[in-house]
Amino acid sequence: MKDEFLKNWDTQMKKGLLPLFVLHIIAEKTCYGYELIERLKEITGFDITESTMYPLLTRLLKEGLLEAKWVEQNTGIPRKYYSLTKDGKSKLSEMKEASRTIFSKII
Amino acid sequence: MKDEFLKNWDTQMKKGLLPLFVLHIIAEKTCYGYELIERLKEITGFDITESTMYPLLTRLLKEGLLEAKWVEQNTGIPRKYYSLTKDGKSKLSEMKEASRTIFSKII
DNA sequence: TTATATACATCGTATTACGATGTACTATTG
DNA sequence: CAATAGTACATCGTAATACGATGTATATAA
Repeated sequence: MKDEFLKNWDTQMKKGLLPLFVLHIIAEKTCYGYELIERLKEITGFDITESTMYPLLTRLLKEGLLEAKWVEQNTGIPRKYYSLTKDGKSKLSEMKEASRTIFSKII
Repeated sequence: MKDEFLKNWDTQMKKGLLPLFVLHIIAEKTCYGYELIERLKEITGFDITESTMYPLLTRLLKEGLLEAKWVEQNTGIPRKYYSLTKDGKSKLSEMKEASRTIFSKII
């Protein structure tokens, strides 16, 4: 028996939190998409699929907050590694600051 | 010169935060819609319009987290006052707890 | 009279998470 | 050897929701 309201609320929360967490994780260490899905799960508990992560990364790339480069593997499929641009770092700071401010109102 | 990315991020953050803040404010004191818009602005800085607030209140009503009653005024238009149901109080607690947990990961 | 504030409400649009689905390579296991 | 699961990328259609625009009605101030 799932609670439909809270389930939906979680989904809506992610719309704001995902970009923040993804930038935060990449800021610590350059990552590729599939890895990000796992690290995000580990760190935040968010269980998102590829159909959420890849469009998000593409968006952040287009916005100029991320840059990517393909890295061939000795074996297996090449990986697309993402890192923060200068603008990405600056935006991440602003987002964290805004989050701190907002959450101090209620928590 | 507005930053389109941060402006859009704010909007997406609201999709999760608004229900939380609205329930939080109503929990402190029974409120009507127009009043909520002002109190929300005061407390959180969120500048939302009627086209955001009224559908949100209708939703929370339908979900059973809020209940409402019309109150006639000596002068002017009647006000629809909202208060938390038992389920609303319980959901609000869960949402605050979830928020604390999530934000502790990053802030 | 006109404008502004109060107080309710709805409609169409844009954004975005998610389920479903697809492609391709590697490793395991029966 | 064949089948399954895991890694790694990607796209499409749908549903949820903030927001601009707009509408109705009353009260007050310029």
